[in-house]
Amino acid sequence: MVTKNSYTENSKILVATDCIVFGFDEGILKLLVFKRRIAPFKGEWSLIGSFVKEEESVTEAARRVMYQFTGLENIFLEELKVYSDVDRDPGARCISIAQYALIRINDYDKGQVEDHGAKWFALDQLPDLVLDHKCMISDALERLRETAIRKPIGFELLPEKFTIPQLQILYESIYQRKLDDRNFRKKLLSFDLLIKLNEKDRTTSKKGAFLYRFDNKKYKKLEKSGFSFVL
Amino acid sequence: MVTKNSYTENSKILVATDCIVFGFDEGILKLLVFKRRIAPFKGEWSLIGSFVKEEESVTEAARRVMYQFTGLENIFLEELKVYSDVDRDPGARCISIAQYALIRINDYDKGQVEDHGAKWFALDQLPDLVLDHKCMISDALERLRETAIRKPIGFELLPEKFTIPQLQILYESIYQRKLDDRNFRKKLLSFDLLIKLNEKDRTTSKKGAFLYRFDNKKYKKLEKSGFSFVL
DNA sequence: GCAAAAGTGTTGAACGTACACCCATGG
DNA sequence: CCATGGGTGTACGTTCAACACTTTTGC
Repeated sequence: MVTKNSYTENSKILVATDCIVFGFDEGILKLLVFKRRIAPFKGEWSLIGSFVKEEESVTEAARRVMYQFTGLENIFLEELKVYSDVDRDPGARCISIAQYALIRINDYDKGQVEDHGAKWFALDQLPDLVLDHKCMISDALERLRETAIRKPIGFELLPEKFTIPQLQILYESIYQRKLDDRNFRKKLLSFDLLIKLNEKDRTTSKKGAFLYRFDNKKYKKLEKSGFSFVL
Repeated sequence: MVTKNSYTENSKILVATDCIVFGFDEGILKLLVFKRRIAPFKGEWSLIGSFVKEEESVTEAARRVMYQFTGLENIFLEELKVYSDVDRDPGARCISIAQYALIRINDYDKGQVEDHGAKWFALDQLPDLVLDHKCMISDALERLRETAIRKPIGFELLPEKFTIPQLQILYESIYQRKLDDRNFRKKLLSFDLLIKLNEKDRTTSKKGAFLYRFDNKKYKKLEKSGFSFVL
């Protein structure tokens, strides 16, 4: 804030936010995209997003967008990166602050999402996307991979109650490689952050797998005292 | 980019960038700040920064600012975070994209910096700063700590030729704790990324310490094949 | 009774951590 | 000759990675 000698209208710029929304459904990591409603590129696939309004912060704008499309509040949402190349958008000079979100897909939300013209795509089946959105997605995926080993964010993509094999499949689809089931379970349980329930999920096997909940309160306490979750 | 039905002038916003500039001088980690030249808060201490112009990206704006104040180009500069609270700046609605920079302080640059009204402060002797700049600094320091264990960015703060004890003192001042010199040296040399020179630095001891250079080319190659530098 | 997924332990290798002494030299 | 910082090695504990079999139950 130095070179200009006063606040000036001259340098006002359009500011948008775009959300890279990850969901995990039927053992597959998916992304939410929709058909763009404004020119240029009207009708093409785009990330969900909005211009940032005068009276809201960037985070508020992103949460507003997420609410409009999914009906969800209090979701995991984190800033990814600013995209500000001068000619990234042929429609106008516009910078975009990309944010990535992790949500729990369930059937109710799925309906609502599709009512809003949005659609879930598996990562390897994404259509072409407008502007630099493909680039945002690959940056977001990289960030997700970096973060998911160091912070317990995987749980944001699963239902409150989940089984250990489910969680393992999620991590396998984030990192695109098989993990050893004994080592995965051992490491995970060693944190002592999962609460084992007296319920089993029998949708994927006859034996059934025990359901667990993530003990977020305990994690927050441990985190403050320097503990780090590393899978 | 969904809820507006056209690109509109209404949501244009002032966009600034502020730079958190770290330097390492006389064994002390320092930050570059300057006296703000515009109202409100004219004359108070501030990070260096500028509004982002219509015809430049945010990164270009930050590099322009860095060049103006230090005369340096090709420095380490990375996006930190967007600060966009609606009332973060009483002068106007303005979002700021904070970036942190690591530079090699040398005596020539020191002069130039001070000619521009900027000043280096040790981290624990920072004056009060305008707006949310204190907050940017503490976020930047946290980021520096996270990054310096996983990426070889410490070298950005040292001269091309440096000794291992110098590097250790740098890491000790970033993390604010003593490190074991044998373990530090062993780990560091195990990467085989330092080139030992046939020169010694005798400014800090009679015996003298060998100078090294960081082999950045080799690092870039290793990085591509999945190697990770973890101190 | 069998197919299909859930759950369980051990061992060797690699790595991290703690720790104490000799070396080279300028004054 | 001595004070000062530079440089070196070992032993122990922890963690990681690789690996195969038993359990449960719906069909």
